[in-house]
Amino acid sequence: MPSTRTPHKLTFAERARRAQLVECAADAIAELGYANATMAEIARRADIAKSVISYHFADKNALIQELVQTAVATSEQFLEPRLATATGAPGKIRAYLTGMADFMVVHRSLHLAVLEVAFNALGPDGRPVAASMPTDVHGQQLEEILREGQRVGELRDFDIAVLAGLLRSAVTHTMVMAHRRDPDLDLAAYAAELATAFELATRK
Amino acid sequence: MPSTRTPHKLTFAERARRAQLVECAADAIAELGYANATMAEIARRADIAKSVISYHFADKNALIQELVQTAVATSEQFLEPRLATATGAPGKIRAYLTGMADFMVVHRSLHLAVLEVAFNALGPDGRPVAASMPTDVHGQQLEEILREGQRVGELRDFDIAVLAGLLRSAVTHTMVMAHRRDPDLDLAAYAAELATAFELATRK
Amino acid sequence: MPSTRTPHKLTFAERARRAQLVECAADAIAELGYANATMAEIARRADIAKSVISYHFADKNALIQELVQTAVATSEQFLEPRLATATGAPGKIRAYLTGMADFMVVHRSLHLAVLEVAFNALGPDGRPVAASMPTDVHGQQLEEILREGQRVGELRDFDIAVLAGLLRSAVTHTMVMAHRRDPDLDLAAYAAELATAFELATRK
Amino acid sequence: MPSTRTPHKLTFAERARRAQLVECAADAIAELGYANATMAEIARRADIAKSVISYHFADKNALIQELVQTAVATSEQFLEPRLATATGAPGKIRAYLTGMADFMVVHRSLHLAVLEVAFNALGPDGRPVAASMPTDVHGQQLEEILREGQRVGELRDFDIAVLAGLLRSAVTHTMVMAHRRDPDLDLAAYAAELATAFELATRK
DNA sequence: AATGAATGAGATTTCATTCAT
DNA sequence: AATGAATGAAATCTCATTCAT
Repeated sequence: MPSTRTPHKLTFAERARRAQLVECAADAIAELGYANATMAEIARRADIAKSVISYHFADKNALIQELVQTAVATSEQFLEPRLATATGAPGKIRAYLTGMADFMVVHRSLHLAVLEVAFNALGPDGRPVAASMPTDVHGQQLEEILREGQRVGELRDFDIAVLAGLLRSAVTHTMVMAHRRDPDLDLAAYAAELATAFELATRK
Repeated sequence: MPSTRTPHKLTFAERARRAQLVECAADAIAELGYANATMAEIARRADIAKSVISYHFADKNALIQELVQTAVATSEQFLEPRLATATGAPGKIRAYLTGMADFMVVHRSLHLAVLEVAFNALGPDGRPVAASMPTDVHGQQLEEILREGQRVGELRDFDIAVLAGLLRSAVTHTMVMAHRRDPDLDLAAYAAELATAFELATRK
Repeated sequence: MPSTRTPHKLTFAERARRAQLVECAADAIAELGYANATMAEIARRADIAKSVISYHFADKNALIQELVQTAVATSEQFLEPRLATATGAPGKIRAYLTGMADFMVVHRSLHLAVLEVAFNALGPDGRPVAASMPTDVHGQQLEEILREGQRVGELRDFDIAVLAGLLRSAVTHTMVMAHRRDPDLDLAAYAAELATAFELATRK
Repeated sequence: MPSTRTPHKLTFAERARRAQLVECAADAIAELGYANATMAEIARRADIAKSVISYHFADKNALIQELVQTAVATSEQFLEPRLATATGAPGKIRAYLTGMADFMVVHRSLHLAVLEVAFNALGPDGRPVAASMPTDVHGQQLEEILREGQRVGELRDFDIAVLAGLLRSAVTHTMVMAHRRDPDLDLAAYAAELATAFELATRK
């Protein structure tokens, strides 16, 4: 019995269903916006009854939560090797930007959906979840990169919080918006251009 | 009948009422998030009956639209003298960033509300309004500034769309998020730091 | 705006509507049982849209609560003069039984509904409300009567809690069940027979 | 296929399963109230899948019906020797009250559950089952005892239906409610006090 | 110009029941 | 004999909108 209080180990079929539902939810949210991504719509896309979602997830919040967790885990797995390979702060910054550009192409709905969720979903208090969300997911990692760059003298002496924020925005906002306006946009070139700008803005 | 198809000249009292409603809507949205900013809540803040809103605006969309227009007009009036005074592309970029930082302090709810609207409101087709919105409000103006800067040789040869997009994000996302996380943040200093970064990123 | 957090003074029309809804709820519950007395059914009986109930009552619980309060207040007003008139403990016991028999005839649905509610409605914890309810509404009053009767030597020395409980049961259970089985039952005679039994059971 | 129209002889294992399910149902109902005693909850207590219940019982009603029949049969077996032993109408009345007090302790859930069922369960017509139920289970037996008592001159000339009803209520309502309010209550003493009251109320 | 009352569409969630394995 | 997954009906509640006054 899924969705009970005391969770059990998920079976293979269960994991598959949950993954499918998360994917349909992401598609629906990315395509129609959070407000229009009703359970009915998600169920329609999965070609199942509404109540199947309730069977697998305690409620809508739980589904959204899993969606966000999936996105976080996926993007981390996606970035990790690229950041590990890159050398030097400028290299890592460039890897972050181009890596996330790739991610946005490969996992388009997931990325857009998380963005929508961050702005629209309501927390337990009924207030929007917004800033407290994994928009900031790479925040600490980014700050660490910048700090190390300053320490070893690769980067000039700027306010780390500000530039880290701008880097995050470049991904979750600048690129997203540009991609939304023009889905055929060459994101790789876009990311490269951004990388150059950041290199100039941060180098010693 | 103010809310009919063929608009008439608005009386003074009507304009006052509409302005009040727009303000209450902005406060509600900024404070509670778009989803919680129901007509009932807006009416409660204006201390009037829900139906008064319907009397002055054809529907909720019309109210939101006016809110957005108000924000656009207000920010343009706010920026105009500052941009006119500033000389050179770097100066104008700095004026844009510091000007918008001021704007965010003076017209806090309005600015936050527009951001929420951009992500949450649904267009006439029932689809989210998002990218098609005045997030891009200063888009053309910004691009014009950058283009002129390149023409006269003040700025290096970057992709104008990319940098203009990053500039907009710096305002509508980076600063907003930082301000949300910490309302006591020194926005002027934040904007100055951003301006320096952009100066380095765009200078020849 | 009814059903808001900060309640206002109820207008005449509002009170009338609420009273009508309480009455329809009582009828529905008495006739169909608590489980079948859905908001849709209550609205149907009042010949209004379901949402009108939500307009006047915050939620179903609030409606039920008002129903119970109405029943308590009504039965108290109904009994008060009869108990005041009756002299001596035996007289007051008889007045209680015959009075409540009358009440059951005059306010049939209300009385049955409260009984159903006591057994079926769920408290805030989701547990049934049962014993904690105004089934016991006259409990203290009854015990007071019995105590006084023992003090002045009219009644023998029994356990007050037990006999008071039996008296309450005689009304909320014995008579109710008999009346349910046979709506044409002569309740006055039934109550008189019960009164005699209690007189014999309690006299010195 | 146990739950088909044409019942077959139940195997030992089947009878055991059905008994277990009835017991779990009784526990759930007594503890959580009828409305909260869902099939899922009952299955959880039996540590089996929901569908097992459907396998053994045609539907929920059938399960409840068996629960009631079990209660009736159990209480009859419980009372029979005590009533047979007791001599005279007053003795049998006392035996009924004290016997049922014992029963309530030994078969607590079963007794409470039947009471809940009587008020909450819906008959085949979708109407509550209430009065038509084995609340009245000992009705005829009780009336027979009273009738015989009057015939042989042990009891005064009261309305048999009324006193039998009051006797039943004393068990299914007065004692139950008292026991609910205070589970540590000395039921034997409570029953004895009731027996005395009935002796006085019915003796010649 | 404004109000209170009413509406109806739609969203989430619960639950008994079914079916293939 | 038992299970897990899926179903569909129904219930409560919310919200933008309308209408008579």
